[in-house]
Amino acid sequence: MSTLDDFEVFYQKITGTTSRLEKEAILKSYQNNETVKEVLQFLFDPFVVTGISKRKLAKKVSLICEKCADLHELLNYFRTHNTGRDEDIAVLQQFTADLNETQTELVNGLIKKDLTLGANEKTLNKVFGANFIPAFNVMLAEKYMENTAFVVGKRFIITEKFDGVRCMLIFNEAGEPTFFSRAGKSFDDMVELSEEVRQLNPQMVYDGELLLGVDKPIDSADLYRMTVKVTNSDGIKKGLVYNVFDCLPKADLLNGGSAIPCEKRKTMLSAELRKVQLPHLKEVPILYVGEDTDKIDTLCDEYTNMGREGIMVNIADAPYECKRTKNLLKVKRFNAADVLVLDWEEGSGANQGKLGAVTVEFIAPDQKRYTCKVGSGFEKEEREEFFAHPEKIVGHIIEIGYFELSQNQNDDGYSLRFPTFKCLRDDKNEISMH
DNA sequence: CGAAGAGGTTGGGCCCCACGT
DNA sequence: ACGTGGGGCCCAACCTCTTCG
Repeated sequence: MSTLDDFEVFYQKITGTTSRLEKEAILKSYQNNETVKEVLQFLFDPFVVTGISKRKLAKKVSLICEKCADLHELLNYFRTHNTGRDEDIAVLQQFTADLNETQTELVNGLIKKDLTLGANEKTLNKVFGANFIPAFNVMLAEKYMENTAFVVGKRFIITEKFDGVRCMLIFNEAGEPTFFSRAGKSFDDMVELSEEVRQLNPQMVYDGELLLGVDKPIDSADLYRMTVKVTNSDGIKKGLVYNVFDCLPKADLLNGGSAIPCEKRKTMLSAELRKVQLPHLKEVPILYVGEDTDKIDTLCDEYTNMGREGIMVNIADAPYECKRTKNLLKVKRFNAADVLVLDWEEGSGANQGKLGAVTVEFIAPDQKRYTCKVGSGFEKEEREEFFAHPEKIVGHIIEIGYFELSQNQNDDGYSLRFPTFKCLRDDKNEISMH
């Protein structure tokens, strides 16, 4: 049986049930099948990229190229040829040329890396062992507005929420520092910070936010864009300030978290950072410690009005957990607007044959009209309804939520950051940004 | 029966790469 | 040499379904 046939059988089994426990049992039955496991590692390893997605797949190329003998060979080809050249597209199209429709879809899904099984990294690692798929998880916040009761009667710590790039600092055995993104990719050539952090305890790991250092106050949306520009580009990275808000022993992180209470971790962090006093290494200041929940609203307003993203609430006696948790809450204000729907488009994957997103028109501060897309916030029934009857949304006013107006460096107008659908507003007939 | 966990959609904006002019 | 479009990754928000407690 070929690798592909083998994988197809597996795929039919795993997608043949919606039960997660059954999926786990199916995976378990494949624990000695190295062929299928290798395909799964290709599919789910976030460090494997192929340079091929929907558009490239559809591109017409007519190149003579070598033909991969089997799926194993094809996957290995894309492990090293991953920049999306026409030649690489040809290799894929050549491979699927004599396959039936089902197998073609499977292979395309693998190379696009968007094949869904109803099971991914977490379930695979649960069954095959923690290191089967490399995973990197930092502590993430839930929304305060949906968990206000959780805080009542608890001691908590408030800090500012920085709108930058999340970064975890880890030292290897040799004491060399590496800076990791939230998804586990490394930020390389951080020349200034790499030097400064050598003053820190290499047995600890540090969690914080990178923000470009600036002389004068700057609009926070602009600062965010300037920061991402530096962190996401190749080459020497300078001018970044590491705003550290947490730390824990490296040994704890490797075990999935730290039982040391948040308040104690912050005290340790503060003591250490005050000792070293370095230009690009800053402690995130504590704004309040106590049980007064009124402080959450007043401080959030205060920081929002200063043009900042919002605030964070840490439960004081809570551990460091490598997952999204209510022990860390984010508080930020969203805006609402009534906007005009101009157009719509079909979704993909689970949303195939349903509404994917709508294009809406809104009014910017310059009183001109701009468009952006809104695709989050629709319920399944709404996606089905609007797909079947687009006239029920196109040409209508809808209410949306958004975080802020955004601009790009080409300055070609405005857009909206984090736009989400709220509801139809057939009681209105005008665009309004409230 | 509600909370938690896991999976899978969707957005803007930036950089890098490949390709066409 | 330069512009453009696609993919990948930074920021996410939010919905659906299953299992746990």
